[in-house]
Amino acid sequence: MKRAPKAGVAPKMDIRNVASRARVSIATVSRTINHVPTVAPALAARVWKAVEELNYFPNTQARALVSGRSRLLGLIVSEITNPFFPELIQEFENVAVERGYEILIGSTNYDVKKTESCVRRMLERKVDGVAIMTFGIEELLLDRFAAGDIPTVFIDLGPNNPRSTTLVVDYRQGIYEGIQHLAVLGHRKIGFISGPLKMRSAQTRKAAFIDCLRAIGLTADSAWMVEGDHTLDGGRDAMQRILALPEWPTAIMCSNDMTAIGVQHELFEAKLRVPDDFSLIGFDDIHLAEYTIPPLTTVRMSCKDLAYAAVTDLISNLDPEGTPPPSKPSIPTHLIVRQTTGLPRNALSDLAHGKKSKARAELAK
Amino acid sequence: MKRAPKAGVAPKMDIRNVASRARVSIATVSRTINHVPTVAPALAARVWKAVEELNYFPNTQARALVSGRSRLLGLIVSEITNPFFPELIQEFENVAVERGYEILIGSTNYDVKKTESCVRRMLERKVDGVAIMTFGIEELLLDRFAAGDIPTVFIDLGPNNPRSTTLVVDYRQGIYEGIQHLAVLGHRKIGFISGPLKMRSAQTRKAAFIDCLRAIGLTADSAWMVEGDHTLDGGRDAMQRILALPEWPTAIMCSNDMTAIGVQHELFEAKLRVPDDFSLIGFDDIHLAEYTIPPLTTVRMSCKDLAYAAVTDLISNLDPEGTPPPSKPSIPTHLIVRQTTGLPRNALSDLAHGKKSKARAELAK
DNA sequence: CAGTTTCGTGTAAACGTTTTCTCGCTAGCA
DNA sequence: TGCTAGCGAGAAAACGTTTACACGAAACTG
Repeated sequence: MKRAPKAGVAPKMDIRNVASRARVSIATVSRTINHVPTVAPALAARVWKAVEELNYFPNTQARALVSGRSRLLGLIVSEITNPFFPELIQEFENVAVERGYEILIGSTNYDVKKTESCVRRMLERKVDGVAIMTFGIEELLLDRFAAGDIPTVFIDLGPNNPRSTTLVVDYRQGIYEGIQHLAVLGHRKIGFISGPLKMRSAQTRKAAFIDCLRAIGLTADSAWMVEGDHTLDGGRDAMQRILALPEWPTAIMCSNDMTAIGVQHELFEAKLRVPDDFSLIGFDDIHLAEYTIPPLTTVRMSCKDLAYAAVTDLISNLDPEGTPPPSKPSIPTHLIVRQTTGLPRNALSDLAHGKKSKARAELAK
Repeated sequence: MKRAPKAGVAPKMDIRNVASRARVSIATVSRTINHVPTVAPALAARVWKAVEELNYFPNTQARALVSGRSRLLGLIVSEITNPFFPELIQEFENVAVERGYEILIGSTNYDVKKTESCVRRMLERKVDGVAIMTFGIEELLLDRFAAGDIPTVFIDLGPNNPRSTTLVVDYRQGIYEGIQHLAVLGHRKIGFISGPLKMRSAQTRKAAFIDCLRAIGLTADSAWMVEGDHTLDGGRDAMQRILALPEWPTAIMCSNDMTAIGVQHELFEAKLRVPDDFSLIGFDDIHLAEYTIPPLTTVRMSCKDLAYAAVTDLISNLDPEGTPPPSKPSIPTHLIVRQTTGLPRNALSDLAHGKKSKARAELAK
């Protein structure tokens, strides 16, 4: 018999090579590498040795084909270029890999066609489950996954399919903290830039905003609630629209950080200052938020928590007999105060110059 | 015979169902859906009709298993949370999908262990090819892919394996434009924050910087060339180190935009102003660069071009007989001037206060 | 010590495709 | 009309696994 072939040249290593080299059957090899406990230690050792020497690794496709499980988890996000999602993806992947799964990423870009192809790919690749983190997906998708009897996790909204769970995020807490923070500073006129309202979750956040405002004794002025689209450009445009209004709010709350950064930029272009002219609060607390100029006050939603909850739910739903979704605490949110919030501009100019009239005139304009 | 079952309930549709419904053999179904031209139109029509009615789609795994081709392209990036990469991923995916491929993403996070597992996954999932866009990957990986005889595309550096091509980026052009721009403004003292120097490509960019400096008649002061790590935090830290120096440069060039944003932040914290106190140039031109405060002057490297070149190379290398890598122009780069570059701070104070002599002295040195 | 479990291993049948090979039919040519 | 090509379609063999099943040996039980 020849010496062990150099590892790495790898002329099509399959389970049979391993079996013959370890002088066992392929079934034993399979059982060994799958950690079936009934394999005799002596044989297992031989198998592992052979695996090592031939540096064999199983063919995922064959494995999936016969076992019916791909060990692949789909993750559908809105837009991969929005930094929140890469952070989420990373956390999601960490948790998934830890549990022995890999992930397949799909980005819808808010486009129906792209979304369709995304779903199709997930179905074709036979994902074992899919997390839909797109903060609003057309209903039709649910059906597709339900039809394939694939477990799903949704965020905020979701079908009442037994194979599907929905994660609930406690938007209210963070938004409430934000509004209270603004109120304490003296703000009474607070605007809101939402996500695309065709998304249910954008509506949820907006509703939470309105409720919190009310809880604190203020009412929402609908002129100051404008629709954005969760992008930099959208934030910029939304702020332009607010600046075109006859009366300005003194603070703006945004439904995500990218929007807030867009707003900051627009304010910079308009030679207005943050927080002197406008206070600003974002949402998500992406890593970048700490680095904006000035650093962004924002509501943190832990994507670590989100990812963990999503993967856990998915996997527990995989084995139909398994433990039913283990309790479901809502994902918490809370305010991170940085430097984009301050006293409202009239208060400030009052303090600085004592010239009330000028400020009033400006405001009236 | 029953009516067509409602599409969507899908009780395990396989090729046999289609075959029997179309009253042909499974071979004919296979040929039809793979567009083999020898199928008689009449039969093909029946097949398509059945496919439609049963809404059948082929099992990717079975297909891959027998054909030996997964129609999967690996894409390994440094760090998915660096916004440059999501932009690249998006473009890459667009091109890949257009050509009928899907992508599997791996993020190394500059971590050997993660990189290993990344490669392993790619190998296990039997990617048809892999693009290594990590701007510096440990050499061991090359061998792994070479061993599997998998086509690869590298950036900047690469092995001289026939199955592997390397994309060359014309860093010099953009960096030269940047330095020239600074020189015209009057800058003579230009610092550079590189990527992690253990990466070959970080070295490449640094070398390009030094060369360009020389080409313009300046020499690089090694004290002003500090090592960063392509992250926000790294940029911040690097700038801290520069600020601790006895003498400061008047302009800083960064080897990517995230670094530049970190620098901007540090300058903000130190109450220094951009571009009045420091001019700043980034690299990559991520979308965010337009939104920093002030907007970042940067060198654009089109990730669209990069993605297109990578996918094209990969696919042309897939069919061994196919056209050999079709010409290889280098990826161009060029300067985008925004608002982080201006006159150097002494020039500025000269203009403001009319102190020429001091500036001259400074310049002569 | 015979009979019955228990246990560990091997044999073989799936899994859903692609693809080679074969075969029957039609058409072309002599 | 008879023979050969050519062509389209079906039968069957892969692809590399997992897993149900069978089977022999060892370990109990009575």
